[in-house]
Amino acid sequence: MARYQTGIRTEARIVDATRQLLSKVGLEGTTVQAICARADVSAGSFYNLFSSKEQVLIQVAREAIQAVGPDPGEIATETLDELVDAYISFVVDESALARVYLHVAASANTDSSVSRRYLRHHVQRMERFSDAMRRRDPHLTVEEATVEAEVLLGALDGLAFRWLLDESFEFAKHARIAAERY
Amino acid sequence: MARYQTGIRTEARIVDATRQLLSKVGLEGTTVQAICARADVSAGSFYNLFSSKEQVLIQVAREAIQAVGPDPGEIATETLDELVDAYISFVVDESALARVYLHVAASANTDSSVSRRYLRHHVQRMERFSDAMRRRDPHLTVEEATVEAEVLLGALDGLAFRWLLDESFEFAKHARIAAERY
DNA sequence: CGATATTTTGAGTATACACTCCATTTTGGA
DNA sequence: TCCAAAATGGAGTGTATACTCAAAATATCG
Repeated sequence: MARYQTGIRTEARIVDATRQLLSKVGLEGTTVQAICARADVSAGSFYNLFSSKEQVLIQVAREAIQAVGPDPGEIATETLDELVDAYISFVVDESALARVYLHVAASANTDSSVSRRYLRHHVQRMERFSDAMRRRDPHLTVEEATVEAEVLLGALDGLAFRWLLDESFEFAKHARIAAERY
Repeated sequence: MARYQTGIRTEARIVDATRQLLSKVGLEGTTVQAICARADVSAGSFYNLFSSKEQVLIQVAREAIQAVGPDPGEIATETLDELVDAYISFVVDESALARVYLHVAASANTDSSVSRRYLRHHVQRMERFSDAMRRRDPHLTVEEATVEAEVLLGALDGLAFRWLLDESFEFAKHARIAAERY
């Protein structure tokens, strides 16, 4: 027999509550108790749906990661500007998710499963940036484009990080200036 | 009567142990117990010297922040290259401190005292970058130089962040390429 | 050496946390 | 309407954590 609708809705409430807490009070304040209170759910219900607290954190991080990239359908034709715009609107429009993305990535230690997950995602993003660069400048070698993509993505991540500390920072403006340089 | 030498040395051992733990096992694994074990000190001694665990973390973060900038003596004549080189050697040579710097900054939530401390430090660094830029290109306005400095520092921070997830990343090489663009 | 301030010890406390258990309720298909 | 599966409530458990305290040890200096 399949899952009930109530369970699916509860699971979504828990994920939402977790994301909201992460962006509001950080990883430290995101306790199972706080998640349950915000989702209006008891601990027993939580552990009926998630085997551990880590699982719901991974779920939130996974959704954040997936939200960073633009529609994967047009992967072979997207331009660099489109990729940069997608990054900008992710940070600006989905600020809570962006916060979670940076937060969890920074909390991960080298060699942890979380950091490996992020690294894998970073490499995929870099390939898309690098491909778009070579489509624009066909004379670029793969190596050159990879280095360029690495530096541009570094700048975007760093500026997003800056915005994390100070929401009045004009992220979009600076991100576009960074993109012009590459 | 003044403090005893033993107490001062013990305090230094505790700070060292905390920094080493932060870079090795992250914030989560840096418990008071672990700090005391590594510093070979009992809990009572720890709390004789620090009023809370947070205090020693702030102390480590403060030292990390101070280590980012080059010698403050030559503040009016330093070149942009010198500033960038200082950033690079901080990350490469003092990797444990760099890790702590990024780690603590990312763990901070907006409006926390830690994030305000980092922001203040960031603004100071930006002024030094911006001043150096205007010394090189006197036609730059203050506003233009500020934006340039913001983007360059964003790129450096982002690349350092990238290196945090993967130590095999060639941070120095990419950082210098980023610096060439500004 | 003696007096006093400082440091150290380590067992002990309070608490907050992730997680469990199971009786009870709800769901949705037959 | 009935029933098995799924979901829920909520008190309870074990454990790790930050932190305390009073007694003992040690350093400093006249």
